[in-house]
Amino acid sequence: MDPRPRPVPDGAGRPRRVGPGSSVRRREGALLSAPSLPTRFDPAEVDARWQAEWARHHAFQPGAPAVGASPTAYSLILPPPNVTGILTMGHMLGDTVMDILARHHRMRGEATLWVPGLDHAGLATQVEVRRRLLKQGMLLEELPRERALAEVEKWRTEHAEYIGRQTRAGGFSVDWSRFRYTMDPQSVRATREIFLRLYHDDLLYRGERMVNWDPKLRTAISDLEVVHTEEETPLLYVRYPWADGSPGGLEVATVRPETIFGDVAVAVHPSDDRHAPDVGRRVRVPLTDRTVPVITDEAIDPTFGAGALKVTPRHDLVDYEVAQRHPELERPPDILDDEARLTGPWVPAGYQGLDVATARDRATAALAEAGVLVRREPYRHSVARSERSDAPIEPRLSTQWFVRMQRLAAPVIEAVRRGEIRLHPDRWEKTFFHWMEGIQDWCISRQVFWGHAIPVYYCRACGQPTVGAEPPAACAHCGHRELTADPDVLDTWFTSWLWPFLALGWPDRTADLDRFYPTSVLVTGRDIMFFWVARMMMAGYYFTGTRPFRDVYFTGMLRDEQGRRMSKHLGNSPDPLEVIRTWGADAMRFGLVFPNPAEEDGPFGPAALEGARNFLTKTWNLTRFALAHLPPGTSDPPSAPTLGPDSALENRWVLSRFRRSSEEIDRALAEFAPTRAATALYTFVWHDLADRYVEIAKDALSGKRGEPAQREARATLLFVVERCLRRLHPFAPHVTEELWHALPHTGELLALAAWPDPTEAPADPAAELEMEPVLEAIRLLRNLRSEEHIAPETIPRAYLRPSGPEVGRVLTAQRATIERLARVRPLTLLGASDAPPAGVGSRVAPFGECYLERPPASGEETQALEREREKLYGLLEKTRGRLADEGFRARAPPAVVREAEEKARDLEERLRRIDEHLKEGASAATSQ
RNA sequence: GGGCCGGUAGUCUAGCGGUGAAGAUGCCGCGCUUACAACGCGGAGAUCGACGGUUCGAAUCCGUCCCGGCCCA
Repeated sequence: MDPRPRPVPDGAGRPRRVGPGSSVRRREGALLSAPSLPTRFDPAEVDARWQAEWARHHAFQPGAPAVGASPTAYSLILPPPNVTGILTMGHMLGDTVMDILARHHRMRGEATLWVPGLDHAGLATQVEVRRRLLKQGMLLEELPRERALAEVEKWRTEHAEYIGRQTRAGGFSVDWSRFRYTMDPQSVRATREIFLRLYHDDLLYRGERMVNWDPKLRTAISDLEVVHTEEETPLLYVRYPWADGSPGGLEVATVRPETIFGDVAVAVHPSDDRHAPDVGRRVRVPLTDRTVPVITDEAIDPTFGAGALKVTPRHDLVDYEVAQRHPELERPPDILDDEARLTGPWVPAGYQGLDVATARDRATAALAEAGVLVRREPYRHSVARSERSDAPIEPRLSTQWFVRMQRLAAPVIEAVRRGEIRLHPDRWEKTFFHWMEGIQDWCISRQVFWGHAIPVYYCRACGQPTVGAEPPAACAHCGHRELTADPDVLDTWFTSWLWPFLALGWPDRTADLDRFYPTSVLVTGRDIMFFWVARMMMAGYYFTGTRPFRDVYFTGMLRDEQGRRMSKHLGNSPDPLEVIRTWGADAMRFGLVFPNPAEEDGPFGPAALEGARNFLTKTWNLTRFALAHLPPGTSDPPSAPTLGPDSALENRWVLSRFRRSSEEIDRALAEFAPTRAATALYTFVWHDLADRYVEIAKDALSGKRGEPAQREARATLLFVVERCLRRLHPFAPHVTEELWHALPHTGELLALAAWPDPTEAPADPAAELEMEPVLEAIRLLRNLRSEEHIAPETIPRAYLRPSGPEVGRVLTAQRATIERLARVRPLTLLGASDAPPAGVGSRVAPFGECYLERPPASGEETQALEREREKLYGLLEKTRGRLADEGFRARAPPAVVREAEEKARDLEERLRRIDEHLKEGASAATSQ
């Protein structure tokens, strides 16, 4: 049933890449007998092949067979990317984290479903289409509606196709058969139904309120689509003359002289003594014939400017609120049109049709000319701009549809407080609560043409709205039969906030909803915490009565090599397809979550990719090595070797290390720390398994220690490598799938194989403890070699003097290992009273001392010893200081005190020995 | 203006009361040692942002300040 691994074409179709340093001398596969894996892995071919295999097996549909199947469901929705653009590395980061979670849970036998989709992003996409048409000399607004829609549709098709290719290339385990689009018929139905429901529950209203108006796109946008930046604008001090003609006037500070035509009052703070006598008088608005009253309001900051504020209710939020509190004030007309040009009965002829900037200049000049411009000073303040068009936002009184948010927010705040939904990392809860507790109503109507139509119809007779999923036959208020559909469309997020249940089939009662809702986890960037995450929670609780997901994981923001945040805006994210083509999907994925934590802002670039690729190559070669040492006649999937008291130390050691790293990986994944899991894998595979275990076990593996030792070593190696491939699979699915198939296995896909149980490998603290002096001795002898410039082909004598009998036993037993790895021979164990031979370099370690035969006359070793003495002496001083402190002895836990005492004794002993060596060295040097 | 997060070797991060601060990358030296030069071995490199406090003990807790980043107004 298992098709033998396809022979991988060696460099087929691609010229072999040979680095400048390497040459044809390199012996490709000289060791390996069988037609086997090449020394490097070629992702281009491997990625595509396994993606096709997964698809062929329907591996990512939750119905697919899973090892150890359990009824537990695990589900997540892919945050549907905007058709506006193409995917960035930021998307890949989120997708990678999701895939790690999804594949991990799938391997654990849970019925796992990951639903992909696409978001129409109405306004944002319309802006892009408009821009493209403009380049072709066409104005979107001037096209017939049919034609305009066709242009948008064309855009959507192109981008959907490209985004699909990008997602597939990453190897993400989404279920494409459940793909969903925010404007498909199902979504249309759901969106209308939600609108109706909110309307009937009185959570939706149409009203005249201050909104953020984008004069370039000519639409209202929500608070969240506005970005505030610090900018310099001159602050003008303008004198409003007294209406009764008395000399002087009231000085008003403003950055917006052009809105003077919309003034209805001048306001001062009620407790401001400077202005108290003026309250109730009238002033004349400069450049006009109108007079307005001086009023008081708590909102006025008496320290700003001269303490008096001009009140322009239709064009400033604070002014609007002031006016609301003063019903006696005149209700002014709008002085700006949709494109922010001055207009209306209150605007003088000379200003009609001017844009804001021009009008501002002209008004400033006119004020100066009229002698009422007292002074101007530079002023830095925060200016609101549209996130989409970058146009300065006009606060504007306008009639729009709003969702009342407070009632929706309350249960969500409660739920997060109770821990019913958890945020990861949890520090984001603070930001989350801050926003939720001050939540504002949500403006959901947009004056654009692409999006979900607002299902409201206005009566031509009485003007009242009738709300309905379908166009009503008659007005619900007066029965009139002529109705006009609302020309606006809904904010895209008004569909997106339904996504967790919409994507599973809502409003129909589907099997998927029953089985997979609420979903398990949501992974997204925190930049849409409010736009989307918070609103999804509100929608979940309100419309389905339950949380939409249990956990939320926020990814960090990637930064480019110059440290700038990667963003669509800057265009500094590479195209993921390009990255995948250069490095392979697995290197991209691993590089995104390692070494920088996926949930923190951090750099992403060639350094991370190279590190990831190198690690995968290491894994590749490690597996090749294991393949060359398969236990004879194995065809079964490997199981944990049974070790006995006679088993080799390194076998016991590596299994124990594997056990610990497995536990750490499982813990990290459960705690939503994918990078910690990746780090544990990286460290174990590279350092413990490849660098230490394999090197130590080579003799046994090759049979030099006899058949039983070989059998045990090979079984151990195969077991550990195979389990590492399983554990690495969620992070690097293609290469692990390829390698796993080359090893003995049952089952058709690693993607559907079981996640290993850490307890398969026995924890063996004794083995880990015993291995320590062995590894340390190897390191110190190598260190001496390097220091003494001993040529690689030279095999000098070496001596170890263990600090005690137990260490002595271990070092004796492991003598051959130390000899081979440190390249020394013979290695002699000295007794406690044996003097070291002359002409050796030495090191003092916790386990004892080691000596290496050396060429004569070298000062470097002495230097190293002196450095060591310095360091140990400092430590000893510190430790003695602590021990001398009465408070420490009295209050620290006894175990800590005892530890310190032991340490002091140990340090004294080691320093004594170092001093001895230095003395010997000195006399040896002089005698030479 | 209000709030949040962070400041640890050249760079990026781990550690978040028990005391020789861990790793990745970069750097230096040696090496094609039969899995791997996309590699191996060894090494150097940090007064843990500053000051004050709590504690027997602080990178870790508290306060103030400085510097970055983000969010909200």
